[in-house]
Amino acid sequence: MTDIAPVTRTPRAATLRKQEAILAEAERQFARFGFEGVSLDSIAAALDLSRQNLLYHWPSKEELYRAVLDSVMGEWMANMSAIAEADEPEAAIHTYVDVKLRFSRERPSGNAVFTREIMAGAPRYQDVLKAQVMPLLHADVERFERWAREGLIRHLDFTHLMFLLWSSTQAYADLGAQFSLFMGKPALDDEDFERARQLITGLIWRSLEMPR
Amino acid sequence: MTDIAPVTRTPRAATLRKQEAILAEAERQFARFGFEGVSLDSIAAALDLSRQNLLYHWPSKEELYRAVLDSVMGEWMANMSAIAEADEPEAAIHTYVDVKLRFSRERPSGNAVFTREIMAGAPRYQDVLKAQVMPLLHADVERFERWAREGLIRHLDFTHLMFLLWSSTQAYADLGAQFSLFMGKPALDDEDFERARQLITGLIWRSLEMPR
Amino acid sequence: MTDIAPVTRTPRAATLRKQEAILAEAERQFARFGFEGVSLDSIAAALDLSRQNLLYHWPSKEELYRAVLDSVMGEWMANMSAIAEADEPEAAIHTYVDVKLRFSRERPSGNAVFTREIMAGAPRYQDVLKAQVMPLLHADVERFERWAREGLIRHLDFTHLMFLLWSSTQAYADLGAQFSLFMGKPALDDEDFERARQLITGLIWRSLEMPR
Amino acid sequence: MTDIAPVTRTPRAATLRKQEAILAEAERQFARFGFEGVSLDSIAAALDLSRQNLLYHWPSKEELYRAVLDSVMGEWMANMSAIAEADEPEAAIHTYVDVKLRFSRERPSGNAVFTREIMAGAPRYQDVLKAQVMPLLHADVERFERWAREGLIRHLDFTHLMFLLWSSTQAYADLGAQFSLFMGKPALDDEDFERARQLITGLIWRSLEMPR
DNA sequence: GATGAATGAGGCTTCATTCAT
DNA sequence: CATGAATGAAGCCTCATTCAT
Repeated sequence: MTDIAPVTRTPRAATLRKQEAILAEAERQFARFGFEGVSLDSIAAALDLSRQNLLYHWPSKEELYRAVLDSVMGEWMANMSAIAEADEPEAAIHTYVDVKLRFSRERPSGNAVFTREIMAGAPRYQDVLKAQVMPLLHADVERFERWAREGLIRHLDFTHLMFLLWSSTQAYADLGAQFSLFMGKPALDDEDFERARQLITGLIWRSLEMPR
Repeated sequence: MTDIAPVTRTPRAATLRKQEAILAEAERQFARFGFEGVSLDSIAAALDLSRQNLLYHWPSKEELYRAVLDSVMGEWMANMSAIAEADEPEAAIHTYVDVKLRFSRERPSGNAVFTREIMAGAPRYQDVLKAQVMPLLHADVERFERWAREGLIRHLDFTHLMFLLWSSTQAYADLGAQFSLFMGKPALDDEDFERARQLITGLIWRSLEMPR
Repeated sequence: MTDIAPVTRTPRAATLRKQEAILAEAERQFARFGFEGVSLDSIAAALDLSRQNLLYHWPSKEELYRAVLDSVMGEWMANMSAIAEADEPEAAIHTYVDVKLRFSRERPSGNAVFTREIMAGAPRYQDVLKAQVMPLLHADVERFERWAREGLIRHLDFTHLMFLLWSSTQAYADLGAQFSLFMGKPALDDEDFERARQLITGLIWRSLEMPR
Repeated sequence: MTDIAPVTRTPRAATLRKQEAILAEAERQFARFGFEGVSLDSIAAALDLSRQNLLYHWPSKEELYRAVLDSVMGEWMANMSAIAEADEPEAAIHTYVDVKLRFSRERPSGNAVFTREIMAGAPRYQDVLKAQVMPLLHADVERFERWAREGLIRHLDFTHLMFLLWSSTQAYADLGAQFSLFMGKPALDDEDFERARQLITGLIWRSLEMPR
């Protein structure tokens, strides 16, 4: 049996594919060099497009940048919703670390764009951050506190635990290049992520679990 | 009777003070906006200097940038040497977290300039990073491994432990603005850092200490 | 029984109406911002059309611009011919002022496009101006001079009289916005034009009429 | 006796002369083509300067444009103050026409820049127009009305008389090129202005003077 | 008729740097 | 030491126009 390929691709489809390619390249570059460090020319050149062609698809550099963040945000929120469903602390920690590390592994650039934006004081994405990310984090802290009150886990400073959880997992995206350099590898591999997962989960859970 | 002139400061001294002011402002701005996001004009304006005056003290923007990193690096190495002296694991962890967090508290901008440089793949400071920071880190990992072999601590993946230690502490510099926003404060205060210290130290030590 | 379809308009008619709408909007914008100050986009946007659609009807921006001038010119010449028929000086002055002011009132934008073109040295309409407008003006001056020779009016410098007649009447189109601002009104109304008519006609005729 | 030329010109002086040259050229071009119709490049090229050198002296195109208007305004206000001193109607009319025409003759470009700005709805000079020009005009109308009440002149609609006075005199600047074309001359000369002066003054005064 | 896509040209502005004083 | 003047390079963006559908 053979695949029946669609005979003709509508122009739409080609355009969509192109826009995704642009978003991907933009994400890669913004991740490394930040908003100001990237020129539309360098994105266009990497894709063999003209600079104006980029601006045909987005009205401005800033719009393109926000589109990148929107795209990252979209995938991010989809993943994070999985966490909210965990209804038991140990599973929650595992899921959390797992999801965050997987995101770092699969979309390191997306992660880094976010980190850079936040480091700059979120001059271009404040609104979304406040409206979408912060509430989620607050809910997480709440949940841990409830579990602590219910005696399911020991009481820690869950706010700072969250900070640690976030920063330590996303470092594998943002600082991945230097981590691998440090380990003398060309890039982080599955094993590294697995070790990171075990270490972080282990560390946290050992401090959270109730003494028997 | 003669006027008692105020002890005149040699031009040298005034110049030095000025250069320090420039370095400080440059550090602040590079931290937020990255190398490309900062213009010499904006640094000069913040100090009420002329753009050319800046370039009188450093031959180019890149030199100024490296001078900032050098200055951060200097203080950093001074602090870190204290750690190397700790000859006992629990003290080492405490000192490590302590020193790193204090640095995050006292020189958040310096920290952030570093993080940005590393995220970009260290295009302007690779040499120093490789020659000075990496060896230090390797030595640290070595030390923990020795302690583990000597049965003083449990065996963990010390490389990744280092990653966690670094990322979780320096987040209080790089992401401080968003952390405080999350907690509804204008800025991080002593108490926040104390809590962070306790949480991180506690977490790590509980996983490291040998079961009695 | 069959559906009684609404009398379908031929494509022609719809097209014509559209072209007129385009011309009208172009006239309005060229009047305020001049040839270079207007983009095809801004005209298209005001009409809820695509930029390319405009260029479907005219081959280029300049052609559209000339079409606007042609349209203005057409109406203009139609009006002006009425004047030529006046065969008596007092009626001529009245008609002249009347027609010019009515044009300023009814098609202020058209007037302004002309003025702008002339102020720029008529780079895009020189040919028509020389071939059509100038001869008409010359004829007018001629006519007044004939009447003066015939003793029907006093002798003035009719060339400059024409300049005054033109400039003072068309100011009510070109500078209308500032005139109404000066008078504290949202726009010039019928009364203003009536007063202008009386003043200008009065002024001129008082100087032209023979002493009894 | 010989002129003692200053031995060295301070850089200041050269700079000032240069800025004046820029202003003059900008005025000339803005007069013909309007704000949008002029590029900094074309101004710079006419003066054999680089585009960036222009922007060294003014921070932006708009600032340069406003500087032109400021300069025109300055000379204008200086001239107009002479008028306010006339304390007798006939002299006032003479002075008014005289001053306005002289301005049209001596600074036609400056005049035209103003006219263009006004035709566009004064998007870049509204504030100054409202604050400085309008009050002056109102005062003039007031004065004529007082003279009429005092029986020194006949009563006309002085607002519209002002409109006529302004538009008819400044036409010799704005439309000068076409006027001379109409008369078959390369340019307007002294005689033309003299004739204009006599016609306009004559026309107005004949309608204003009291019957004996 | 109409529109999505693309592009070359040109415009304004920022910026690092140089030079002369 | 410091600054006024100048400039080349590069960046973002607008715009008219073309092409294919």
